Amino acid sequence: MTDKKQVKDVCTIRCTDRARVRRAKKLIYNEGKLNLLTEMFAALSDNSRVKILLALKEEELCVCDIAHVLGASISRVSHQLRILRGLRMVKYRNEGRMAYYSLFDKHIVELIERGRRHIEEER
Amino acid sequence: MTDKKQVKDVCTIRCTDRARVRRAKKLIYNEGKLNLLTEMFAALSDNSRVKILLALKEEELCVCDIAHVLGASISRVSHQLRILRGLRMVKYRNEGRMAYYSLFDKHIVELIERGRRHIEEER
DNA sequence: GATATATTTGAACAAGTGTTCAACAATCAA
DNA sequence: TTGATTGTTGAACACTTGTTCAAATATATC
Repeated sequence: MTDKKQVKDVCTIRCTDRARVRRAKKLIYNEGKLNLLTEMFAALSDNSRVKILLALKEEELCVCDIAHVLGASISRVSHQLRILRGLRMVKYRNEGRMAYYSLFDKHIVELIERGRRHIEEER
Repeated sequence: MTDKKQVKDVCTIRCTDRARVRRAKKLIYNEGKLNLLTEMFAALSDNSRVKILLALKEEELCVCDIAHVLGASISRVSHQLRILRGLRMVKYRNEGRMAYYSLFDKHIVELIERGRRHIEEER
């Protein structure tokens, strides 16, 4: 992805409405905020992860119970939990050799439900 | 020995709180709804695509203007638009050899902004 | 101590994604 | 007609992602 080619490409385009382009540019978030945002959406782009978050909506669950809910292997669930942990979407507490996971906060599930409503209204 | 490990499947897990698992299962959407939902989130998991949607928030843009806004090649933008079109997030009209794209509806940008607020509140 | 249980982790692999480049179709203009 | 412009598409490629299996860690039990 060389800058040179991109610049050359973009700059030879003539059909531009410059004022419109300027206005549109203002609507776009900066790269840092955009990265955080798309990472969050990426976490929600996998069925297993959304299932985990939904399953945790009302009460905490241990890893093996999450596996039961999803019908998935422990290892698979643990890998997904790692990602959700990294994005601070879930937290956990240890009790003996068990790990009990719960939602980091309620907002993520609200976002999921917001998305669901959008889909249901549309089709 | 080998058998035991291989059957270390969901069914051999013993730590289950069955009632909890049952309650959690009820919270999970069916696979079809889940697929639609995660496809939508997947579309929002790429910086370029989110930029395109944000850029279209207030007025339509032709492909080359979108390319200008993003600083990306026409081809790249066109490929991304194809995905957004497939998910009915954008629509377009032809005028001569130009293609003017606009949002399919306002809801998607609202969802993006909802996500942004969530991130901003958190950190 | 040894052994079973609960979870995490790393490596390997297949499948999926985004970008680039080149070719293409369609429209416009001379 | 010819040639330029706008946009779309397909193939190739590198990169990323999710899953599985095996090994490792950590705690409980005997």
